[in-house]
Amino acid sequence: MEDQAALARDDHGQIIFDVLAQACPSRETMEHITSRWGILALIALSEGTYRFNALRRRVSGVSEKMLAQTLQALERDGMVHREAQVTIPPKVEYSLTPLGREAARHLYGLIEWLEGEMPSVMDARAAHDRSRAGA
Amino acid sequence: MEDQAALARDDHGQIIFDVLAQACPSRETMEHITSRWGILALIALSEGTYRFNALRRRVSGVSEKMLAQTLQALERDGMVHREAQVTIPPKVEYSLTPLGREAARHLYGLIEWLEGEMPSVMDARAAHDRSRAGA
DNA sequence: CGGCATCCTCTAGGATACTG
DNA sequence: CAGTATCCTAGAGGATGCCG
Repeated sequence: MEDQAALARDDHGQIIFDVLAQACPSRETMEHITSRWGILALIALSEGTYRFNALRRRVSGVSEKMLAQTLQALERDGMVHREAQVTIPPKVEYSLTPLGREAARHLYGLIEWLEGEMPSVMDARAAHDRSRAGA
Repeated sequence: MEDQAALARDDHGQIIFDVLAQACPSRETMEHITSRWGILALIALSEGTYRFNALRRRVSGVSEKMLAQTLQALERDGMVHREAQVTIPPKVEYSLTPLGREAARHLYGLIEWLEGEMPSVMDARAAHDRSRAGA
């Protein structure tokens, strides 16, 4: 297994080792963008600018609290831009920063691939469940 | 906002809409592979075959329970191949299926990009915290 | 409208002990 | 070694109410 670790470093560089170590600072950001609502917020915002409640309607199933929380984390990480007009009623617009657009692009590729492979996934599940039932 | 949704569909096709809807069957698989331990297990296994405890040591911080649970979900989704020898002591080897290798490749791209952008993220955080403190 | 704050629930996830 | 089963806690996440 030492060989495998060494091989991995040769193939891919240092990155793999970093991520698998727990003190890695990127784990936190990674979890922000790959969290349940983080992914969906980024994908939704890749469509364009949204106001808070419009975004909430777009990302179906998200609660007010979780959306606010998610957006704050993404804003702090520099993925989301928040533009607030202090009027009555208030108007707050959310959009992606260049960094956020890159993140969304990566996530988009993953989703697109997965959607295409879902038939394979469903087949694998059926086969798996069948062999379990048969045993 | 209707225009934005329509625009998104034109640009990217049906996929965005599917994912943002909650009944979407791919959300579940998506969460398996982008979950905290799902990502790390896939990345680790992209290095090669691992036995259970070796994998657990490789993915630092994962508990026995969560690793077993994660691997079962990924196996059922057809991402991970499990090869068990019924000997004493038992020997179980885990590796990626072609599907799993593709998933790992996408995740790897995301991680690699994020690692490279971490300085920007840290800067954004510092700026954000500073403006909050100043206000 | 866009939020905090509060309360409550439920599950992800860790620790421990046991089994084949 | 590779799990399963049990117990328990911490945090995710929803519902509600209030404020600028």
